[in-house]
Amino acid sequence: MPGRKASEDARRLQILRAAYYVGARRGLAGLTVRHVAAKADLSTGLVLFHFKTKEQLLIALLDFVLETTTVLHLTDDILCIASPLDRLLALLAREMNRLSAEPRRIRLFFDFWAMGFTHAGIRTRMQAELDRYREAFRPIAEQVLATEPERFAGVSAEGLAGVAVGFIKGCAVQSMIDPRGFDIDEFLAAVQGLVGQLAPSA
Amino acid sequence: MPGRKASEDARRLQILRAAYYVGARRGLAGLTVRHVAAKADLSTGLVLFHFKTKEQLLIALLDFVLETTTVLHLTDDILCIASPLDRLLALLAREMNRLSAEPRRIRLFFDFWAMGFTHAGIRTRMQAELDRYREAFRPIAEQVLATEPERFAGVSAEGLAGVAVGFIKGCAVQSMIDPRGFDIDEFLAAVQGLVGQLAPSA
DNA sequence: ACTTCTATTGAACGTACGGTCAATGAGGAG
DNA sequence: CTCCTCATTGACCGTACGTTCAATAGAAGT
Repeated sequence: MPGRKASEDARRLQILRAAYYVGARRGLAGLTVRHVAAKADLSTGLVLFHFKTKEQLLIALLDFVLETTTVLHLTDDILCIASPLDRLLALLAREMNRLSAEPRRIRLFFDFWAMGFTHAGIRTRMQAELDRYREAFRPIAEQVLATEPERFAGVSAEGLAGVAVGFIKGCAVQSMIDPRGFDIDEFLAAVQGLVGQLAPSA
Repeated sequence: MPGRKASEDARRLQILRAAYYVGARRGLAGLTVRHVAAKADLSTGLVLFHFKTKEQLLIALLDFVLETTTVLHLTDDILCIASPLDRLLALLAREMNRLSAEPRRIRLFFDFWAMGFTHAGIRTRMQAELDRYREAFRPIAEQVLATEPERFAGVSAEGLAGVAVGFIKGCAVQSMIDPRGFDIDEFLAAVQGLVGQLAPSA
């Protein structure tokens, strides 16, 4: 029945949550205005009243996913690790565990990422997000470089941070397609073996 | 005009090539039977005459992409590298360069991979392909483990191979969304710094 | 109480899709 | 030459989609 109202923000959030549910369940290919409206118990017209276009709904959903994804945060238990290299490893471990714990969100993330190949607006936002994520790794990367400059000759902090992000994304790629066959602990043990315990603290 | 005929294999290949073109250009979301038919200069009915269903066309296209993707091949210039660890690094370097050289194919690969989240048949095929790729890395991984067993305690050859594959995929993820900001050489230099020149040959 | 405003509805429109099928004509077999 | 096979066509069907819009009813102001 028309006339029932709700605050703009509340409605948008309600719709975005429904869109998130539909997108996580059926993928972006199965995300239609009708499905979102049905999941939110609203009419199809209302969805397009608040988000003028499906494209704008998609972009709003992407922003919603990126905003509500826990940003890389340096907790005390990681900051108190003496060796920068071990600190980087601990950070890698926590991020991998975090990603594996939210498979639906990561699935949506990669779905958007694939859509970014075609859709310029989405691609730009994904680029910005990956840049942001890489920048969050930079402080620790700089500390690693400062500790062992001769070992990383010619490597910038951005480059090292990029490698760390690449590790994590690669881990996500594999855990997403084969969740059961992917053992985080063994993955980390192999990484640790590759990196080696060269920390000067030893 | 009806009646014009061609061999079954030739037509299928012609259609698959058109499908590859359309998929690489517009993404799987924009790959329609009509577009494929138009690109192949055929009627829409003929496409569905040779591939009974769009789904079967998609699966055939996936197999086509996977088959025509150069399988990991161990060339002499890599096999003659003395240190197994350096050999693994060289292999990583070559694979990253290869992937960066074929962005359209990798884009399609990841598009299929994202579709695998929803589509069981595609997911199974992608899993098999990733397994195959990982297995190709196993011989070198075993050599690395045999050379420095104490360094990789608790790590299996599969696990180490998985890290290598994950690394490459992560590299692809980043280079795909930001081709210009991704410097392979610096990436590899950082990896080499992390891995270190611990080879016993030194 | 009355008007104004606007969030909300559901039907409707045009489009594009996957899939079907009767008609057709080239090519090989007899 | 004739006939039969079947690859090929293009119109056609039903469906689902994104989007539009006149109608409606609750909230708010006077």
